[in-house]
Amino acid sequence: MQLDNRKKEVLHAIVDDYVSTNEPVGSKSLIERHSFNVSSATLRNDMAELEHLGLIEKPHTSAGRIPSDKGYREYVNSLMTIEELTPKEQLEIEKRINTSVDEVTELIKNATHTLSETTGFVSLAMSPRLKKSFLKQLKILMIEPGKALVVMVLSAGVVKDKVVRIPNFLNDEQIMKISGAIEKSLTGKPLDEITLVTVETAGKSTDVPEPLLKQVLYEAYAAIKQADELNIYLEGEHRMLSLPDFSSLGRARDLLGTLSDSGMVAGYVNEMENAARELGSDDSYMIRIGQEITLDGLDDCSFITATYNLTDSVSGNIGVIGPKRMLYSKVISQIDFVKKKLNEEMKKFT
Amino acid sequence: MQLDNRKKEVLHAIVDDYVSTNEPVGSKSLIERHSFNVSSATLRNDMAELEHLGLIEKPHTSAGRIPSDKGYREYVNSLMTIEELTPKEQLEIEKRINTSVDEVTELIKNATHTLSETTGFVSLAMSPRLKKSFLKQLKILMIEPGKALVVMVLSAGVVKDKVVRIPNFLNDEQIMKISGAIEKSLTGKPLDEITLVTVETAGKSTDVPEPLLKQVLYEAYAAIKQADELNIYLEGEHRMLSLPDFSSLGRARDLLGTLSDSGMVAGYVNEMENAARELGSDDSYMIRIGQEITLDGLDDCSFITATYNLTDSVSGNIGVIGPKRMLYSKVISQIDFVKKKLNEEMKKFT
DNA sequence: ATTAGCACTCTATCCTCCCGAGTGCCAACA
DNA sequence: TGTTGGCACTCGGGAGGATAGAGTGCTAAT
Repeated sequence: MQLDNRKKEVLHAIVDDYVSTNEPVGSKSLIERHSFNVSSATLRNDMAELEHLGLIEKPHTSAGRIPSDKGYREYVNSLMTIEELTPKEQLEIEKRINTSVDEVTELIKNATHTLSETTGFVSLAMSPRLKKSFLKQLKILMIEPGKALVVMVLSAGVVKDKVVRIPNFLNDEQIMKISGAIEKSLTGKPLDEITLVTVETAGKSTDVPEPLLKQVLYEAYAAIKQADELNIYLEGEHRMLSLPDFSSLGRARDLLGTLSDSGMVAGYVNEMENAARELGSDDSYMIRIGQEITLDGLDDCSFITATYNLTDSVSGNIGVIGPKRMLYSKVISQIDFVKKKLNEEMKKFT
Repeated sequence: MQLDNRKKEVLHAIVDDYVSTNEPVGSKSLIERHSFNVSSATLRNDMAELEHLGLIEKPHTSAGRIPSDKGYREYVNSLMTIEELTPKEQLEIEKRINTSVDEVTELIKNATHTLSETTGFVSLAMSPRLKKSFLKQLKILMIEPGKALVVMVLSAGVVKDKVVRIPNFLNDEQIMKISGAIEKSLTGKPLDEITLVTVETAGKSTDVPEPLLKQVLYEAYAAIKQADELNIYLEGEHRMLSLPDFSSLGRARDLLGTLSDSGMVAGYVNEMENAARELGSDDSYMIRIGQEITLDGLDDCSFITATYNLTDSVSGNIGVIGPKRMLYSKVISQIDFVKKKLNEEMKKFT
């Protein structure tokens, strides 16, 4: 994007003003609020140019300008400067996240909650992608005839379990044997390398009769597969209703309707993550603005996520969905700080 | 409430019409839609009477009448007749609930989801109240030095677990001893009879040194206490935005704001449950209308819940929050049917 | 390249007017 | 005593119209 300095400043100013006032900004008010050493007529020329480039647009002929998606994009990519949070703000976030919890999941939920409260927007987090973590323990406990609990401890310090159905006449001892065999041969294997065949091979060493054995192995396999399924935590949807950007009931309904399908949102976050990886992006955050988001009803939103790390190979995402008319520099630094604290806390679990 | 037959019919008709049209209903349109064999002037007299009794009210002088909370209450208590669902509707619900799941929790979530979809309102369920269930198994598994997993199997077929911190130098064998001792002496005890003292007494029989022992016992106790904590599942909040009753953004915001605090809603459901028990109510459902609900922002809502039973002594609630302008007879029978199916499915887990 | 000036545009707001559905009340009636 | 037709009155909501004000694009001068 070829923009001379003043045009950059004008775009910057338009975004800033529009974000803070929620009113289309005109050449005159631009002069009033900022110290451009030129006349409003000059700015009008610049603005016409910026409009021509598709960076700003007019809601209607005789109104001021508002940034277009492309304008926000330019702002985010090249114009804004991210400022650190004040010590006070940092403290506030630290206090909320540091509540002692026993499980990583709780920690992530905490962070999500904190993020929604500090930004005032919808926050979300994905559970850690556990495909690359490996099995440290696997135990099958008899619960009652026909029912057992598969407990798995993963390298990332995560514990998963699943109730499974097993043949009625299997006894404690047989289950222990199977459990031991699986654990022995799968310990240390990354989850994404464990297949049904791997599990069945592992079970062969036991003397449990074939058909019974097979069912248990299958259930154990299913439990392992379920362990790396992704969850999403969404919070603060109702906050969107307080924003002037969604004061039209129709927009608000579409937005919350889409957000209510958490599976769909999770899928989209995954897509973003994968796209970023393919591009080899080294940004510490990902951002999608307005129409760039392919989810229904999020045209007026921006979607910002960062990646947290539970271990070197196990990570997840945390971020917010807010109006695209947001204070990007602030929100990004909030997300970034929450992520940083989250990473620090996570070290305690691994 | 002393009402002659025609006045009852008038109130009935007003509620019906208002529910279906969302317009204040006047004497004239009442005559048109129903076969009262009297003139509109007569109905006007009746309506004045009903208003005097506080059963209906006018939004403003020259408008028709709408039912007051008291009017809905009278309608629900004495006027409406609950009709069975059609076989088709029943089938639809059965189909959705019958998806095979391995855990009671999943089943409850399913039912909640179904209820929100069939009613089009917010649905909710409380997790089973497990205070009266008893411990069938308790195992403590070492995860890694300093960390263990307490797994509990309860009489209601529910499995609960919790990661706890334990002293670093405790070894597998010691944990097994403690685990065995607790299990041996607490098996068969209802959760609400287990206290810290009970657990500590149980642990005394082991030869594990005092201070180490004590911490593990405390953590085990905490895990047991956490097992009977209540959860609430809320779903379909966004559906409220599609209802004309919440077309004012302010109302919608207040409503969703309150619903976002699920702990508060859970507390309220508990209150309702306790109140119903104290009254020895034998209704199969509980209902609160408008201002009867003490939660902020629910003035225009009705809250209907039924009680499901996991076992004789373990139960929970399931129900909906909808606009008070709802088809009560229909919604109640939907809840009732979902509850019935839920009870049937639950039998398979116990 | 910048600026002052000007005619033009469009929305948002406020007023006013008026329709119509609905009411309460009264007098007459069975 | 309960029911009815008639009538004057009320009030919200929608339609129409005028106006202010912020903003624009264009032109001609600097």
